[in-house]
Amino acid sequence: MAENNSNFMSGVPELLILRLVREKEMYGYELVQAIRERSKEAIALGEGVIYPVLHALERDGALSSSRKTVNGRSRVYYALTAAGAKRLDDLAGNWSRLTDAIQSILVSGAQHA
Amino acid sequence: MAENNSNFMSGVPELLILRLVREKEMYGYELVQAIRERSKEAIALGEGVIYPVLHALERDGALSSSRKTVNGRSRVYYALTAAGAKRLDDLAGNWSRLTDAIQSILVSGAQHA
DNA sequence: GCATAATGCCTAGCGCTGCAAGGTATGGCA
DNA sequence: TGCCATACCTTGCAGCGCTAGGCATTATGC
Repeated sequence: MAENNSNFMSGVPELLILRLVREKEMYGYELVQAIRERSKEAIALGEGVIYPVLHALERDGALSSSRKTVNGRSRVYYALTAAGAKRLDDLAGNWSRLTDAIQSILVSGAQHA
Repeated sequence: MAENNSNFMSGVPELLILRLVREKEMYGYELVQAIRERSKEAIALGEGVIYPVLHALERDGALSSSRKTVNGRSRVYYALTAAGAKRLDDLAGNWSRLTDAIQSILVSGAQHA
C-alpha cells in the first residue's frame, strides 16, 4: 500500500520541491517560477506538474499547507514537515547515488575492470 | 514525425547503451550485465528495457547490428554509427545540462540571486 | 542420462509520471 | 473595458520503464 514502486528515474520534481521548500515556505505558482529561474531555463515544470505533486506530498504528510492572503491574493503556502525532511534526505541520497553511477559509466566508457 | 518530445527525465537507458557501445560493439545480454556491474548494482536495467531500446536505435540508424556465433552461441552485436555518435553527443550534453541545473538547486537551496 | 541453471534473444501489456490543455477567479494597468 | 499577470486546480493522454512471460541452446550438477 504505502510502498512506492516507481521507475528509477522518476521523482525529480518532488525532490526539487522539497529542497526549495526546506529553506522557506513557498506556494505553487512561486515554485514553478523558482525552478525555471534557478535552473536558468534548463528545467521548466508547468503547474500541471507542480500542483499534483504538492497535493500528493501533503497527503503523505511531507508538507503542511496554510492559506494566506498577500496583497489581496490568496496563496497556499507549503512548509516542510519532519517526515518531509526525511523524505528529502532519502530522495537526495538516491539521486546522488544514481547520478554517480551514470557518471561513472559516461566518463570511463567501456574499458572493463 | 522524427521529432522526439519525451519527458525531461527520460532517455537514460538509451544514453548508457550508446556510450558503452561507443567503445566496442556489444550484444544485448552483455549490456544488461555491463550496466549492472559498472554501476555497482546501482542501476539494474532488465532485458525488457534493453532490447526494445536497441531495436529502436537500430531502426533510427543510430546502431548497426551483425549476427555472430561465438562458442556456439548466436549473438547480435551492435555497433555505433555516425548518426549514433551524434545522438550520443546530444544526449550526453542534455544530461549534463540537466544534472547541473538540478545540482545548482540542490546545493544552494533557496537563497535567491 | 537427466534436470537445472546460465546464456542469449524476444514481446505483450501494464503502471506510473510528467505534461499539455483546459477551466476558474482576482488584481493591476492601459 | 479589455487584457495580462497572478494564483489555484483537474482531466486525460502519451510514453517510458518494467514485469512477466516465452523460446532455444549450452554448460553444470547429480
